[in-house]
Amino acid sequence: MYRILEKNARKSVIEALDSLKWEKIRDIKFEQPPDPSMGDLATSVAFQLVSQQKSSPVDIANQIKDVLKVKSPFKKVESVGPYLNFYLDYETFFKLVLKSVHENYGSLQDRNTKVILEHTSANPNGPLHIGHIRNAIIGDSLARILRAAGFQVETQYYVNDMGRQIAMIVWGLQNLDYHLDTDEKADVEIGKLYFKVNQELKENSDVKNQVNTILRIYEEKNPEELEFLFKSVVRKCLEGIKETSQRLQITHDRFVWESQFIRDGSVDKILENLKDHTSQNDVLYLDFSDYGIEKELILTRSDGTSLYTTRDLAYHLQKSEQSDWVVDVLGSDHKLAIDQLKIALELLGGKKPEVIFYEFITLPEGSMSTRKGVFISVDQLMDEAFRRAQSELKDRRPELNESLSKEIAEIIGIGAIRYFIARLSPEKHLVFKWDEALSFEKGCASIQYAHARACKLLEKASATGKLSVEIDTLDFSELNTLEIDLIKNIAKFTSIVENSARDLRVHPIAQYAMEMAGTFNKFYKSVQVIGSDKEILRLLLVDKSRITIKNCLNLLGIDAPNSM
RNA sequence: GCCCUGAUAGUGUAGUGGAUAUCACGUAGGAUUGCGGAUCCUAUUACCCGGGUUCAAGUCCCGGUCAGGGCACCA
Repeated sequence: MYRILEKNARKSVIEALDSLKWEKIRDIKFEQPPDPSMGDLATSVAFQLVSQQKSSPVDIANQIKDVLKVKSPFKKVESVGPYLNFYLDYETFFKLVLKSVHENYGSLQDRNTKVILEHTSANPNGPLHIGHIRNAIIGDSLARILRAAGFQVETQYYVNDMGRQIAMIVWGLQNLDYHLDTDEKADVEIGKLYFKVNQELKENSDVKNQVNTILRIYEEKNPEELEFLFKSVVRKCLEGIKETSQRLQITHDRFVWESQFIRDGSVDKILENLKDHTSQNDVLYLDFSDYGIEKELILTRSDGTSLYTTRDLAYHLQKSEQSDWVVDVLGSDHKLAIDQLKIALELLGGKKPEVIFYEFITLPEGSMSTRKGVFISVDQLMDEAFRRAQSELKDRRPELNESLSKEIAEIIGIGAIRYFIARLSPEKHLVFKWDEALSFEKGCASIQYAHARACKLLEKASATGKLSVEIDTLDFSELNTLEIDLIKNIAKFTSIVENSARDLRVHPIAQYAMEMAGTFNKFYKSVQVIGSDKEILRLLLVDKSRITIKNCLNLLGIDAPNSM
């Protein structure tokens, strides 16, 4: 709604400038006035005209104000110093807003644009740990936001099934006396085995050669039994990862295995197509010194096998061909590699990906490592979140039955985790602390609580029948500031969605959800709904708030319980 | 050494070059016979340092400081 307001106001300003016969300004800026008494939308366009008009911004603002004609739902414009402040006609505006909020409020028009969004893509050499969830949560939330914003999104998990790590696990299965415990999750067991192989590798340098041999045979000859071993390790591990992801409400539309790009010849084709640019000594490589990157990109090892980046290049080319827009979520440690990949992709005529980088989550004692067996798994984190939510719930709602209590505790626990990650801008380094990550007492739970409150209130008022009124028949003339704040906040949602999608940013959604809950709670606290003479109108506000909070949380993959 | 990020109240954090810098936690007080107190109100405290660009800098540029990451025939 605010996007529309801005467009509306911009048009008025342009017409005013035309009538003054002044030159056009290419980018008229709008902002929120600091105080509602200063209007609902403001522009500082007068500043931008200073050099052109050679006059003071205050005079300019006044001159514009004199000729500017506002359009509905605005009712007037004032000049305050150098600013032009637009005032809404609340009655018109509020009716407009409330009419626009339906059950899937926040979903924008289809853009007929296909996006392939790659996220998570953790190596299948162990369970997901809390370093991975930043990728998964940002990626999954982004997918939801982009879908809401009208994009057709396909999420992909790139499966690294032929890297050295997997070869090491295969070596372990062949050479170590280690039996995977079938009672335990397979990803956990594979993680343990991977750790053991790394220990072995430290003690015995010959292991490295043996792993190399496995890798070479797998890539070149691909004998059946070896392929089976590789694939079953990866498949098993992936099953565990999927199980974990699903509990976090994270799904992927497609799993793309990197080995496919070796087997179908696309890596060879790429090497052929890059022939004019590559150099060869021991290895085949691309020299990027002309592009300002000192580090060359190595495409094949001296034994002729491919590297991760080579296969990734083929993968990106495929994504580029199958979509209009390629988006990757990657840890900032991939920055150099992606710069190189982008250049190579350009040489091959593919689209460059848009990359969301995030900084690492570390433990207070240092960084996590599957190799060293130092990590907190996502399963552990979710179990702990559940446990804490459940004990909180026992105190607050002792009357709840076991199964409902479990269901709600799960929703609160998962919400706490997802919110904790989603609320942060990705370029911030994060040191993981249990109490901060799971502080649902005052975090996401307060948003969920606002939603539950709204649901309860509507239920108590047996509102369903009362909400089918014609909005135009309601009296909006004497609203208090809490009601006004609430409607204005609801109105912001669509522009928040649109901007978040455009900027590929998740945290504004999280921030908005908190604001929306806060505004609703203030309203709830001091405005009586049931039994008041404006009951219908207020029930309507409660219902629209409920929808907005719910849909907003859903964009973050967080459920909004009706009761908690 | 070179490259990339980050630095905002006690803590964590938001902030498209624009008016009085956001939100949460913490701390100290306070509120409510109402629709659920996982609530609300009040107080508290901040833009790392030094230059520059601009009518206007937390935001842009240059130089420092501190922190994280990268600079593999790893992924």
